[in-house]
Amino acid sequence: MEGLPEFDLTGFTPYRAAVAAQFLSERLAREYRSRFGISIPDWRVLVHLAHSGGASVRDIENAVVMEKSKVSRTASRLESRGLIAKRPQARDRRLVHLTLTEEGRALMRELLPLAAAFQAKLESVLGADFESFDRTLGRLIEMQAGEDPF
Amino acid sequence: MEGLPEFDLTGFTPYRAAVAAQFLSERLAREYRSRFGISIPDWRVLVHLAHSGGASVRDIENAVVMEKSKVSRTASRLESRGLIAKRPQARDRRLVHLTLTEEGRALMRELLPLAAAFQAKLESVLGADFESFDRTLGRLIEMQAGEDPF
DNA sequence: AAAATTTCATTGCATATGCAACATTGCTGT
DNA sequence: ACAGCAATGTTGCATATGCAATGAAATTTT
Repeated sequence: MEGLPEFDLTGFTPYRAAVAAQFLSERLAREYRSRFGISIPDWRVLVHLAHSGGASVRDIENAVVMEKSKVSRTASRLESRGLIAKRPQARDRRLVHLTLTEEGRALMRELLPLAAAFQAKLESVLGADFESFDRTLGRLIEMQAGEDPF
Repeated sequence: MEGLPEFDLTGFTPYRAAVAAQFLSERLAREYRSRFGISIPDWRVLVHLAHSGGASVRDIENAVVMEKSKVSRTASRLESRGLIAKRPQARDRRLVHLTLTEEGRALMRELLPLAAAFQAKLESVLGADFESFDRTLGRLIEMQAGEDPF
């Protein structure tokens, strides 16, 4: 009647990774969404700007793994909220240079310690497993960019 | 001028997990999207039905971590494609019993081996890291349901 | 230097998503 | 048995998303 191979989604690594990642993201996003009205795309763009000091849409697309249209719209939203500034660039006028405003920096001075604390807590909870977990994540991320064994 | 804490998204575990999970999902989804027109929500519902033999929307919502409206719409789509059947239940007429059609089972006889091969390949590529990686995923998944240390 | 090609960012559009209503049915307690 | 409450699935609606097309500017080719 059945004739189907036995297969349990619960043990399937892509599924497990998706659920685990969703848990981590949502757990964190809950904080900065409810307290600061910041979504995950917002967060990624803001962090990259905090880290780099300034970047183009394309830079961010490459750095934080987001579609360029998503970056573009996120940037517009953040600009209209006064958190970042968009400035056409003199040298190459196709580029739009994005930077945090002072208000944006003030926000990040609150957000970044929160994220650092989350990371520390996570590492402490995972304990001995963390190092290997993190290393494996790194291997998977590299596969995305470089050679893909599948 | 800056006065911002140093923070690199690239080393942030929630971000890394999201990118790694996205890679795995997309890598796999590429196959069954292009070859069978199946999305990830489709896939999750189909797998659960293949595994359980039949389930309600609520069952699936709980089993595969999807919003019930998403499950509902996915089920409608799959029904209109002839891959699953929706049947009101006699005992509790709020429930809708979902099962694979013969066509759906035929599809799963192709898809499931493909997924099993992907899993095997992944385990082989990750080698010694796999066990610890999988265990850590399990710990994170449990946190979602049970006690949350954050 | 003109034309063709490439790069960058934005926008239009169709679809997907999450959340909150909603209608229906079942269950609980009195 | 009946009123109130809970559970189930669907739908409406506002927003988010991905992809392709576009416009504008730079680069490369001839």
